[in-house]
Amino acid sequence: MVASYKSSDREFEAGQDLFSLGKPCDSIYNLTEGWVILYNLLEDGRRQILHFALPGAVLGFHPGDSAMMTYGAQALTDVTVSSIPHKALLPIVKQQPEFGLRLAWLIARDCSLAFDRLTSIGRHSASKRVAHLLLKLFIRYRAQWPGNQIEEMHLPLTQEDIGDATGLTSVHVNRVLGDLRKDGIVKFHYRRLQIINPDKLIDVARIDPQLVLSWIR
Amino acid sequence: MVASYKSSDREFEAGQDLFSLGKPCDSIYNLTEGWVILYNLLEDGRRQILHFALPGAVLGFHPGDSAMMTYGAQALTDVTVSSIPHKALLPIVKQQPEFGLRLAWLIARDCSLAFDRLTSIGRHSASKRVAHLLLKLFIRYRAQWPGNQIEEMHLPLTQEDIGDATGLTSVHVNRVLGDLRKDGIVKFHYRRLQIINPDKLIDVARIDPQLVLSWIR
DNA sequence: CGGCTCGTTGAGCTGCATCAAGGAAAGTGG
DNA sequence: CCACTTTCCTTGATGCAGCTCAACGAGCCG
Repeated sequence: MVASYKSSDREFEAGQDLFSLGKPCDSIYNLTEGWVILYNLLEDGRRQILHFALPGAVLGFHPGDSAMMTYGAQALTDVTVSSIPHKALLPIVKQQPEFGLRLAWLIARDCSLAFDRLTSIGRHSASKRVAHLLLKLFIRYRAQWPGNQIEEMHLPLTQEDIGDATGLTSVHVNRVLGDLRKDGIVKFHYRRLQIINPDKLIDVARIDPQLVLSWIR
Repeated sequence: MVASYKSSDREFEAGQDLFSLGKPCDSIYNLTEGWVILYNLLEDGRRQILHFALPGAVLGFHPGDSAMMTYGAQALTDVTVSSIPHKALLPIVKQQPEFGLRLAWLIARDCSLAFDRLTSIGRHSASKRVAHLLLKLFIRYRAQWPGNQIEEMHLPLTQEDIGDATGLTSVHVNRVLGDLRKDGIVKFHYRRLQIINPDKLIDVARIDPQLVLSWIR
């Protein structure tokens, strides 16, 4: 990605934190392999998952002038990243100005995904939230293998993770998944996601089918 | 901001859209005066407010490769912006590489604020959500006049706006605001916000007081 | 004055949380 | 290979925070 700069590769095991809430982080990471979640913890131990990062994502860019991260990042699967120290960013953009724009673009995309989730959590019912999440993850995952027409995937999440992402309890997620299964829309069992009826899923998720098409191709 | 490039100024009246959901937007805007909300509309007419933009914010940077905006932007007050066509961005960063980084930084900040709101909406009770919103807006507003120790401000929102931002109904927002008033924490009446007891507000909003201090100075 | 928009308050209902208990996979150590 | 543990899933009963529906009040504007 950045020819002129030697970015150093690094690996994390599933469950490890790439960086933690309230701690400094001196590099940005470009995720090359695996799944990472960004999350927030409350004092009472509950959690809100903020974002699912897939290969190609940029992580750890400082959101403020303080070097402290306001959220944590945890590897969902084994993960490989290439890291660039923050100090190297300015030299890099001076040599490769497009890099800065590309960075801004990547972050804007994450921001837009966050906005989507805000709408989902703020205004939709439990089943719509879950359907929306599954559909989006499925589409983003599939986008990595263009042309591949799978409707089954390995989704490295527990029902608790889904709850933490949608603002629900794992108990209620379980019931919603049960309904989706009964209605022949989606099966999710032990980290295996099958889309039985994509059209119905799009309908339940309350997403404009036109929009979905535009994502797919 | 960008000396080499003639950015053109533009004004919008309160209530006008700077850009709309599902339509193209060929420029980015740097907000110089006024309040702007970013929002999403559902088919049934309900709304989710995604972000409150204050002077200094950058708006309209494309979140995807399509030139369509996935959310709308509406002026809450009369607004002035300086606009830069998207086509001019590449030439600008070539001449001023730091510009790209600064852009990324601004967008990352908005993203971080969106993450905050996600946590608030996903995991907190109604009173915490409202308190959190008011506190954040107050702090961000006051940050524009450093050193100023006001605890009263003009907040150009209706209770419906607050509901749309927190994922609540305006009816329930009204009750929550009533409670906050009764408890001597905050008064919000006809677009005038008074913070009566900042410490209690921070407590109700479930925000780490340390963190608040770090925002203030 | 009459027609807005916005705020206020009450009554009743419901979607999701909470609490609780048990089942089924998968991992671990002998 | 089998006990044992841990993690995750499943299901039921009960309660409540916030929604819905409804009506009215209060400022504001033409």
